[in-house]
Amino acid sequence: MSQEHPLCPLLRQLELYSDLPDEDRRLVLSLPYRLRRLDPGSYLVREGDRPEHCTVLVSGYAFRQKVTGKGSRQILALCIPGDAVDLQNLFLDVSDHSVQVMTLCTVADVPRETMQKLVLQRPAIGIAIIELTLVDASILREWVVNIGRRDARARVAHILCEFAVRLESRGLATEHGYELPMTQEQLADATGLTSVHVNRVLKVLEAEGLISRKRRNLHFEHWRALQDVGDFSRRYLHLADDEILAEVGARPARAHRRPEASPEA
Amino acid sequence: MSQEHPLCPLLRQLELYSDLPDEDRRLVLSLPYRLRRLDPGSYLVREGDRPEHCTVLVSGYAFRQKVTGKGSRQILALCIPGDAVDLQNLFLDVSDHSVQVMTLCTVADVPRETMQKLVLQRPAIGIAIIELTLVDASILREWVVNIGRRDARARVAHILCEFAVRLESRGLATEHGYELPMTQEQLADATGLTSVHVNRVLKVLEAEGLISRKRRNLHFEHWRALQDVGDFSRRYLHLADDEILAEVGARPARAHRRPEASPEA
DNA sequence: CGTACGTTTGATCTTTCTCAATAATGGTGG
DNA sequence: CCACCATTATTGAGAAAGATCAAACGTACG
Repeated sequence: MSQEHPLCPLLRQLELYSDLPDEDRRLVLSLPYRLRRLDPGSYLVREGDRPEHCTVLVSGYAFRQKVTGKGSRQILALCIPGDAVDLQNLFLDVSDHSVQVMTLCTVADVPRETMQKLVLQRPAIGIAIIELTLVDASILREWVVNIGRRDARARVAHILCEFAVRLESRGLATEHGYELPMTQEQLADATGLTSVHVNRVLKVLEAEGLISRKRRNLHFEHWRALQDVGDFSRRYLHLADDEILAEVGARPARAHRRPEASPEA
Repeated sequence: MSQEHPLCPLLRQLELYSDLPDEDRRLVLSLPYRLRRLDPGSYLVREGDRPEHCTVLVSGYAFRQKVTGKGSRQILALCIPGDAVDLQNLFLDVSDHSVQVMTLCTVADVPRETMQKLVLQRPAIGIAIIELTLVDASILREWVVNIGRRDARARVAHILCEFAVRLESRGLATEHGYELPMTQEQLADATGLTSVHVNRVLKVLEAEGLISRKRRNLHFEHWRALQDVGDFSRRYLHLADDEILAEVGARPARAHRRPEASPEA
């Protein structure tokens, strides 16, 4: 398999909800970029930064986080390979949160200005970005619900389900299981719990026969039951129903339609 | 005082971060719309709906919410007069949450398709929408932190501060106080607490001399101290530093320092 | 082979929830 | 204007989920 263009994941993301005109597609792939390697634990963006580029996570895992005045950390989102991590900072000047990488990562930096100009010239790309941003917001809303109104067992089950489905949609997992890319402490910071309690909940889920694990490797024994426990429905992820493992250009018909593109280009 | 054009709030929102070309401005104000009145408790959008219009909250208060499988409600955001409530649904087909109005409201419905077409033709409007959406997401992130990592007293203090600042930015409150548009139960559903506990926390804040209240009317006795208790910083709201009561187009330059040299290759 | 990090476990403590009852408050019809 | 009703706010007592503290155990890796 030949090496994929590093901006392919970005294009794929942008086309998740509706195809772009060929010209836009070409322009995205010809964006200037610079590849960078990041060691685990290093920061991609820090709260308060004024980022100069829009970065795409080509490989590896990262998460968004914020730290309270008292020093506790809250994880806000998981970034998985293919995510455009920095759309947040493309149009807002100063970053309101940090992004830290969990594993060795490769990222592609696209100059912010170039990207902004592209959006200003190609409205379809702007719309694609709006869609991605709206989905991010939808996930955040579900996290608020998860942390605000579910007990620990449900919270953990829910987040495990979410990762499963999101990873699966990129071909990085199946409903049978996956390699959890985070520690129990990170899981705790993502669910508003302590690592001790997360550990206990995981054992409960295991004892109930819902999951099994060796090390970080998760196996779902009863996928359906786990979803029930976690009160999980994939609707909020706004994925097409059978987008799982779909190839670019081989996406199923979506109920979504954009108003007929005006006869431009 | 002459009656303002109902879509003025929308235009004001869109121009919060950068001015629009005159032509775009004209197009926004000439969008077709229909005014509607909503009684307290009625829904503007319901989870699962496929909304046909993009609606602007002209007057009154509303909130976004989701209900878990077990029936508890989580409030996700407060909508205040002038908010474009439905950008979320402009480009995603099915709504992932509900919007319920708290008070008697007037809303302006703009047909979804018309709005979509406008965005496709006027990229600057698309960018303005991206900016608004990003700010919403930033607020959601702060809510995740608030609910996930702060104790009850801080949570309540924080949300009181947030409302104060947001209302103030629309001229609906001062730092001295405001009329809280929600019940203690709604406050609880917004903070991931119970109404009983919210009540207790409010009394504590009152006993500490931070706030005073008669009925729903809040008065801040020590605004600075309340912010400290709530670990509140307005940065995440992405408001210009003194945008308070500022006129459109009279925004100051924002100053922000960048932490030391970034770890660039 | 030892150090660092992550996981597991136990014991105890706190915050917050639950349940339940009472008191204000606002609105309504008579 | 008053009696009545439905909300909303307030208060108390007890229960429970989850936090905290502390220690032991694995495992990876230099």
